[in-house]
Amino acid sequence: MQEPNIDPKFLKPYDPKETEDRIYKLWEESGFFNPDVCIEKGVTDKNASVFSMVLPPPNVTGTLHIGHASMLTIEDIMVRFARMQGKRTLWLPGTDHAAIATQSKVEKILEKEEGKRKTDLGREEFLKRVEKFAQESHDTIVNQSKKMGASLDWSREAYTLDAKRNFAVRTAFKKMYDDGLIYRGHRIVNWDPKGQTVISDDELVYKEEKTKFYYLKYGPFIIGTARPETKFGDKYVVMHPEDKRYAEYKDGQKIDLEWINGPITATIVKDESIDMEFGTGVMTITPWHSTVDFEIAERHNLEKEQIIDKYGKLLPIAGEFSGMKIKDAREKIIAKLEAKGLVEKIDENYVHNIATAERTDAVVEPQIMNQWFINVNKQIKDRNNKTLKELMLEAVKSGDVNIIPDRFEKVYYNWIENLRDWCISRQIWYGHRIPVWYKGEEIYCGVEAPGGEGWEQDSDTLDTWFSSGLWTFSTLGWPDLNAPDFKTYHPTSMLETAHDIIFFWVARMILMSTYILGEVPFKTVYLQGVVRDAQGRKMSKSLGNAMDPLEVSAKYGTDAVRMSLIVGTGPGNDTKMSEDKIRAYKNYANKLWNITRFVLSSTEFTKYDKDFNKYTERENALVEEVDGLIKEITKEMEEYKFYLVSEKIYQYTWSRFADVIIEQSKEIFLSGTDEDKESRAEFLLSTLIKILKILHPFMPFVTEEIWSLMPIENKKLLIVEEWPKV
RNA sequence: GCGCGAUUAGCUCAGUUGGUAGAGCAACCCGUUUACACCGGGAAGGUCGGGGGUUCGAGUCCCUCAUCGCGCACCA
Repeated sequence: MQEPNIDPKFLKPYDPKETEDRIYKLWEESGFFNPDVCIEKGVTDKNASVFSMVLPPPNVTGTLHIGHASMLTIEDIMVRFARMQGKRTLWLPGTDHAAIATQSKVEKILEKEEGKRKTDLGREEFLKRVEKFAQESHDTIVNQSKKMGASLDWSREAYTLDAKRNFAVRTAFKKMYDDGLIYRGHRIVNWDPKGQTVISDDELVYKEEKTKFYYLKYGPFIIGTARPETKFGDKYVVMHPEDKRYAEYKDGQKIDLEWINGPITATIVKDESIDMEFGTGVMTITPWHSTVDFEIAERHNLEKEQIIDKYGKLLPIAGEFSGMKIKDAREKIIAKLEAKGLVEKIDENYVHNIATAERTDAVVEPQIMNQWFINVNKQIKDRNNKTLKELMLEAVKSGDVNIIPDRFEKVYYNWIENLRDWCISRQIWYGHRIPVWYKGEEIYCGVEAPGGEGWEQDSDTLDTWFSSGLWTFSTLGWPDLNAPDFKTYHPTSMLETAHDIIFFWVARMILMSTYILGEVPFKTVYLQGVVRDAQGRKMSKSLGNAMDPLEVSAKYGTDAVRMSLIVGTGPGNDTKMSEDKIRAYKNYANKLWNITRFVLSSTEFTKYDKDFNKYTERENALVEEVDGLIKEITKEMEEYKFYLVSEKIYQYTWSRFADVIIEQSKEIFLSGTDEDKESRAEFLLSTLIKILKILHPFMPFVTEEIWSLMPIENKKLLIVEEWPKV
């Protein structure tokens, strides 16, 4: 064969480094990430069906990890596929201010680098620091997303804390306030003594802890406790009404007894929530510092007393122990009780779960506080008297929201059943300020500050998930119901995210959208798994096994990283990553490169003719084979089975097209008839084109680069080429 | 306590509606004037966690047990 007259690039292995930035720039300049441009330039029909999706906004707490890379890849595949199918396709980017996460990150840096606390700077100055940090993180994240090849419409980029989103938040808050769904109340909440803020039930992380369990003499009873330091105020002793052992004691009966700091009068309370099997079947309650105790106290209208302050120290009610940290006080209290002969027994090996704060790791102390809540059990007039809980349940039960894989529907229902009112106020500085103002006894809630003198705004900010909950529509122009984007793209088609934020985010979006708009936020939820290392461990900085997506991408090429994140990864299942796997797909990119080189050099005598119809019987059979595969693949793409498609197209190109068909072609081009040669050449060219198109959503860079070197007249960029029809 | 997932080749994992078990990496043999050594050809490797059932036929469906992992609730 003569020296081929093809692009000299093909004489060297495929070089992702040289290619990727250039190709991404080409896409950006084309404007095809923006559906409006696609319509303007005539590659998308104005009335085409819509595919819309918001990017789960990454937290501006640093850089993207491999999990984000996996998210970007899966979503980019969905988007590129939809775009190639001719759909009006919008993928909307943004970042999340992540309130408490970002604030605590900056606090840590401030402490480490300057030895200062946020109070040393003051609210305004500290917020400037946070904003600077957030901006830097944002820039890194955007840059990383582009490196991953994400075809996001950057012209529509949003931030959960920018002015537009803040307006949406205030509007939503006001609506909920007016409907009585948002209320302020003294209720038991999760207090993080380290972060000095309240957190929601979902921000708790339970950890097993081995501790001592004390059996104490409480008058005629033996009570068990792991937390003697909360017992100072215990003046109610509770038992089950049907417990025969304690039948002689009547509800409301008073008993004088000797306790930690002297004689007290205790009151008998009978309550059915008591587990007769546990311990002695008798307990004293501390309503201020225990959710269950609080609920008992509410039922029986009992007094509640605070024992522990906001810093985890004992209050004057503890007498001589006042001012001590609870951990230090515990042993000393027990020593005193022992001296008084009130300790019956100590179990040394008691295991219980302690609640810690997700962000600060501190042991959470339940406290009764005045906070803002969303009532999930109040009937809503405008929504057929349904409650938020019911709305959330119905959205999924009705099939309006379809969760993939469907086993997560059960998890979702289970969460809703156990859902309590959502505490939305936070005592942190970074976030959306609560749009409520006070003047003496007066209270005002509004989208804008009230007129007149002397009004002071609530100092608390909102849980970050409040603004995230609005994300599908706050990004599309809402509260303006006539905003073109809102009308065109909502409800969104797809929400793709990791399964660990199904409650935090997915559920809250359904809550907000069904309540505020009366429609679901998205039609399909695709939940992906966690990315793990080759040993199956969760990737984390502390384990030192975190894989930097940019680092491996620089080493093996982004396309290889993308493929390795997709192949063999079904929805909801965790992904295991190893460099070996990535290397395999780097080789694949190069294989594709060399296939192209062979096809182009051996078909120079012909021209690609998309209407070619003079295939011999042999090529007709091959066309039928490949079209059958494409049919299968297209169906699987529509079912989001990317793990199957990627594997199949890989197998076909390498084992079938390269190893068999190309090998066979050498003989045909050497000694076949002109008819044979033409038929084969057309087959090779047209099939390579099909392969490039199918592969494009998975490996966008190498396919677009090869596409640019193909001898096709009047071609568009591959990103907006049509998906092969069979 | 309630629920979910996993268990397939040495390792990491696929296997869509039940129809002769697949890939990557590793290991073995052969091959470089060949589109590609980031390669090709060949061979090897699995009683699909155990047991039971349904079926003409089960990795796949049902029951049960075991081990590992996860979620939720409780935790006086």
